[in-house]
Parts: sequence; structure tokens; C-alpha cells
Amino acid sequence: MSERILIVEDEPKLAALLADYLRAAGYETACLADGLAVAPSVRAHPPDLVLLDLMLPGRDGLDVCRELRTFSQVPVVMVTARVEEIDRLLGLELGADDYVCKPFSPREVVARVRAVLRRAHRPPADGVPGLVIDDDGYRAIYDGHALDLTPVEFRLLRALAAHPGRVFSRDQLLDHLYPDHRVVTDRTVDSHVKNLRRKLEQVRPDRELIRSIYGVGYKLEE
Amino acid sequence: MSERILIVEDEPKLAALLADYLRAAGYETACLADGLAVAPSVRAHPPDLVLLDLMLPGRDGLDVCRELRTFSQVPVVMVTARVEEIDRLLGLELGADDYVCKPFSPREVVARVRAVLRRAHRPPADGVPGLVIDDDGYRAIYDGHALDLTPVEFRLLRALAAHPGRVFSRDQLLDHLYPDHRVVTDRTVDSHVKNLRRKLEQVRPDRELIRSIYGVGYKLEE
DNA sequence: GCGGATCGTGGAGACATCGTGGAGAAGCGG
DNA sequence: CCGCTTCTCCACGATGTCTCCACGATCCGC
Repeated sequence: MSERILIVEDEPKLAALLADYLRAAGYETACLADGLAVAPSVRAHPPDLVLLDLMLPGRDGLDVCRELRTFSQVPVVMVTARVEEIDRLLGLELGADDYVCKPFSPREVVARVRAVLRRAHRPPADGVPGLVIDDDGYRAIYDGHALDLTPVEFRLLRALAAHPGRVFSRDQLLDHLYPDHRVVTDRTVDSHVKNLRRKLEQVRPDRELIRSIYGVGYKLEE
Repeated sequence: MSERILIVEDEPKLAALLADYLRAAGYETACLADGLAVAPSVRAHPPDLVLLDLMLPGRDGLDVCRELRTFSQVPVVMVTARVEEIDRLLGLELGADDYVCKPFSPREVVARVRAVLRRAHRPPADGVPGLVIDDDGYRAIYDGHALDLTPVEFRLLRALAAHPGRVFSRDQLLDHLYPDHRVVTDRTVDSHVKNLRRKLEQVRPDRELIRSIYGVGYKLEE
């Protein structure tokens, strides 16, 4: 039985294009052009995933997403016009599962959808392959090797590893790094990422565990 | 026989959602919406785990957790509104076993519950090789040699040995050292660690039993 | 492509934490 | 009250860590 994707997009051509590709990938699709209709539709006929344009007539995609989250845990992939907007999204902490920014290739969208659904199906007890975070002991083990991390590096890795694949803005990461909410340049995060990366690649030079998302932040590769 | 989870959550929809997922994962569930009712309920019918919302009408989740701890060792998973609060909670050392922050996916909650229960089942009977703590006699034996410890040193070693590998902050250790919660500088802990280390290395000069975790605290090597 | 923004990196100085010896206070038994 | 042990704190140096800067590389939107 195939999965249903609800496409919320006000531009008909784009909606049709996405629907085509998604159907070709084996999904069932439904389309909505109006933000107001999303919540009722999801209630009445819950899809397996919602592909949500940020710019909608009448109703902002952000509101829609928030409303969905009040009653549903359905995975949401946001579609935004520009990279810069992702920043704003992250700050608002709205609970989307992934983001795609225009201009995108339909194949890219399909790939994201597939990835999010895979993540949603599999129990999230997974974590990152080869990475063990020993919270009590303030230790991290990567491919069997104990990492010699500073406190900040440990907290950074722990924060990222708590939600593999999820992008964290620098500000979000700073919140995790400092319980006392001290004021620090967000470029400081870059420095710690640099040092952390160095220690990680001592263990596995071939793998890029921490990925930068341009204009957004960092995430841990799943 | 399945395990019972007590859900304490004042929002009915959320409680129902969590109950659904937990039942789907094979647990029995019970729900309470009121913080005041928790302790009596746990006394009357002890669950295997309590899922506790931090924000409760009438009674703070923190108080509830503290009250539970006065008479029960039941595992507690706290649910908090925001990421930032988790750090605060961690500092407060209130005795919860894990934390989940909103917005969370029910799947994530199930994963945490599973992890905490797994941890709770596994007997914590591990110890430190060569180290015996004679609780009644206020004595410690290390590699066959009786250690001549002062009372504070003994309590320090006992606290660390209760959870080998786990890092204790200086404040946490001070709580263990003084039942009367007197006010003492953190650095005092350092002094006692210094003296304790000296006595330990008289027995085994080659081994570094007490390890400092920079910026965090001390732990006993496993 | 071009300009502007963002990011990776090395390194230096500021900063925090830790180990230590020892001084004085506090307990405690005689 | 005395002598002893123990505790707490202080001060200093040693060590470890953080933060930021500056430069070049990279990426993005036009």
C-alpha cells in the first residue's frame, strides 16, 4: 500500500509537477492550494506526509505548520523561496521535519520526502551509526574509539546527536552549549565544530559526520 | 506481562496520544491530569515508570518528582515545554531519569521510555575492580588494603563508587558529603579529592582512580 | 561570472579551571 | 583546657579551554 503525500502549493503548475514526480516515485498525492483548508483536510484524511509551501495566500505556512502540530505528528517538509527564510524558520522552532528551498529539482524533493518518511517509519531509537554518547560519563565513543573532548565539544556533539539529521542554527546550539545563556558570537560555534571535526576525522577520515547547511547551521549525518 | 506507565499530563489530547503510542509499543498505561493525585496513586498502585509533565495545574512537576523520590525509586521521565528548561533541570538534580522537550514526537517519547526502562532493569550491580565499600563500618578496602579515610573522604568515595563512570559535579558531591546541606565552597571538594587521591595511590601508584572532567566534576574510573 | 554573504581554519591572547601546600578554624576526646 | 585530627579555605602556579580575529575559500542570488 502506498503512502499519501498532501501537497500544499498555490502555484498550480508547480503543484502538478511535484505531484507527477511523487506519483512516479510510487506515492499517492493530493493537492491543496489554500492554507486554510490544510488542517481540516489532515484531520479528515490524515496523509503520511505534508509538503508545505511557506508562501501561501491567506495563510502563512508557518501558522499552518503550527496548527498541524497541535493535533498531529504528521511529518512536514517545508518548501521555501529562499535560503534566507530557513533562518527565520529555525528561529521559530516550528517543528517541520525538513526544508527544501527553491529553486529545487523535483528529484530533490522526492529524495527529501523519501528520507523523512524513512526516518518517520523507523523507530527513532536509532542515533548515529558508530556513535555512542555517554551522557552520565561525559564521554563519547566513535567507532569504538573514545573521543577526548572538551566540555563544549561534548555538549555540541550531544546536542547534534540528540536529533540526527535535524539542522540546528548556531543560536540553538549556543543554547545547548551554555546553560547560563552567556552571550557569545555565533562564529564561536564554527570554531568548536572545527575542533570537533578534527577529532572525529582522526577516527574516520573518510566520513563527514558534521555537515554545514549554508546559511542555516549544522547537522549530524544520519 | 507488560509494564505499566503512569502518564501525568493535563492536556487530555496529548495524554491520549501518548497513551496510544505507548500501548502500541506494548505497555499498559494509566493517566492522571492532576499533580496532587500522583503520589497517592503511585503508593497505591506502583507503576514501572512515570511520564511527568513539568507544567501541571495546582502542582509543579518538580514538586511531584521530589515527593515521589521520598518514598519511591520509580523511574521518572520529565516532559518540558522548551529545550532551554532542560539545562535548568539538569542543574537542579531533581531525580528524574530522562527528559523530553516539546514539541516532541510520540515516537521519541516511546524511545526514551524504552531506554529508561532498559536501564532500570539492568542490575546496577557493577562496581569498581578492587574496591570494596563497607557501608555499615564506614570503611573502604582497595586491593586488599584497608584505607584509612576520614569521614568526609569516605562519603566522597562512597558517592563516587555508587555510580562508577558517572560524572558528579562538585555541588552534587557536596550534597552527598553533608546531609545537613551546609554551605561550603566547591573548591573544598578539590581538597578532599586531593587527600583521597593520595591515599589511593599509596595502594596503587599506577592507577588513576578518580578522574577530573574539566569544567564538570569528578568521576570514578570504571 | 560578479558581488556579497557565509564558512573553514590557524593561531594568539584572554579566560577558567584544577592541583597543591599550608594556615587557621572547628570538632572531639580526654 | 589541651592536644590531636579533621575540615575549610586561601593563594599561587600550572594547565586546559574558550573566544575571537583575520584571511582565504566557498557558496548563493542576481
